[in-house]
Amino acid sequence: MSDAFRPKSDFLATLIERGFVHQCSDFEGLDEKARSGELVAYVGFDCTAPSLHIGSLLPITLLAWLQRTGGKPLPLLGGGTTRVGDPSGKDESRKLLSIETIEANKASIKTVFEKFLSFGDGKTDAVMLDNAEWLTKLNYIDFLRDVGRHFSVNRMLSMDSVKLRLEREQELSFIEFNYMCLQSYDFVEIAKRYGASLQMGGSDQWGNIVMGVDLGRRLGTPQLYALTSPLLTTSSGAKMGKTAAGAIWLDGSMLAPYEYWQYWRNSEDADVVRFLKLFTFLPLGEIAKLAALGGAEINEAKKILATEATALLHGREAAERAAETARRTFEEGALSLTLPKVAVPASEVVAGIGVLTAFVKAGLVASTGEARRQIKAGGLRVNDAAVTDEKAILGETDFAEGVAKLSLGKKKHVLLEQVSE
RNA sequence: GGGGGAAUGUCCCGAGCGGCAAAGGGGGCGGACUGUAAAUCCGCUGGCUAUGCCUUCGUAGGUUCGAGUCCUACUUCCCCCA
Repeated sequence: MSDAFRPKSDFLATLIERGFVHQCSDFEGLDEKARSGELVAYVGFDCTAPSLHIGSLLPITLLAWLQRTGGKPLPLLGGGTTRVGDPSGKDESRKLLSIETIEANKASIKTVFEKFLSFGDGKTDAVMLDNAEWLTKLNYIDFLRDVGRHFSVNRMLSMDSVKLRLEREQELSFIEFNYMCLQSYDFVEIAKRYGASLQMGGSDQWGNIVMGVDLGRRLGTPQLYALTSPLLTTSSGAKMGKTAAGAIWLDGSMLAPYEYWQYWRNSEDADVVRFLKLFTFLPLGEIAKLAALGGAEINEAKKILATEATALLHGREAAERAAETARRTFEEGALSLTLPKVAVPASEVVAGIGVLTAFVKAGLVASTGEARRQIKAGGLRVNDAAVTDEKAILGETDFAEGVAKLSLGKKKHVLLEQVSE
């Protein structure tokens, strides 16, 4: 990033201050555009899974800031491009998904954006796009004549995403190679249809985005811009959004708000300030105060991070509830009935459930074998009492108030809830 | 078209004289220490109705008391020659 550059627009000033910017094709030009109040920008999202995960949060937040600073955000679902597969940053070819799967994913992903953006017909209202709309209608010959002639294979071969695969002598199929052409074409198409002049994305998208900027110039669109956010890792270098339990999904039905809250609560010390700037809308002044906290006090900042981040995604109420559940569970050591629950028929309780099975049912362990191992390691507890006998049976006495609290380690708790069938 | 390699525990990388549930990492999980942190140390890291049984080493056959290991065919990937 250029040191001499002083942003005059709220949009760029905010993004830079908060650490969202990795690269930009033209800071001055984009700044000017943003100041004019006519900035329309889009970010593309893959539809490879039924929910986006934390990795997509940064680009979503970019769109949200754009809207808050007077721009018009266009989230784009890659209904068309997902059928092709992006090679960027991947070592191996991605499996092709069926069209039905993509459509289903698309429907389920859409809902996330409504949490962060306000949609409508107004000037700064967000509009949801889907590139299937124009990509699937493309005619191959026309595309080659009109667009294909502007792509230099020499240049594409020199792009990092391609070069890497070639250097490692890994397969790069023709359709993956075409992905970037389609993405470039998207940019131009969206510029024409919706007046977008900026495409944002993660730093791995830089090459693809800049190619779109170029294509726009050749096809005579107004000046286009590229802006990328840094690839996020935790301070210890781990990629964000992956845990053993799986990805940190944004969809509440795939990851409960309480678990989402916990994810942020467990951030490393060194990440807290950075995350507050990126994943909450708290004013920088307030974040600075939290940054001053040292030692164990930083836990307060983590709670605020967790609650604010959760509130953005799942709503204030759910966030407060998660915070309260955590407070009761961790700080009071009390049984909180709002922990994640798994239902068990009363008849099974009366008959007695083996501990091993119970933990598998609760989803805390993957198999009875793992349950056995965890018992040996001292990692399982029922109602806060360590499980020592793998043959133990949970019966009615363990279900005080109809629930039994099962814990794995110190942080993961699930309630088995007795229900009459 | 010809010749030569390679595919290992469904997270990844990677050893593996014919007796192998298979070395070693990384990652992950649990324990100790802490602050629901990091670092460090320790343990675990196929499944099950479990002193036993079942399923794993690209796919399918074969040799053998016994195959990840040997043979054959096939699939995929890589290298060299054309």
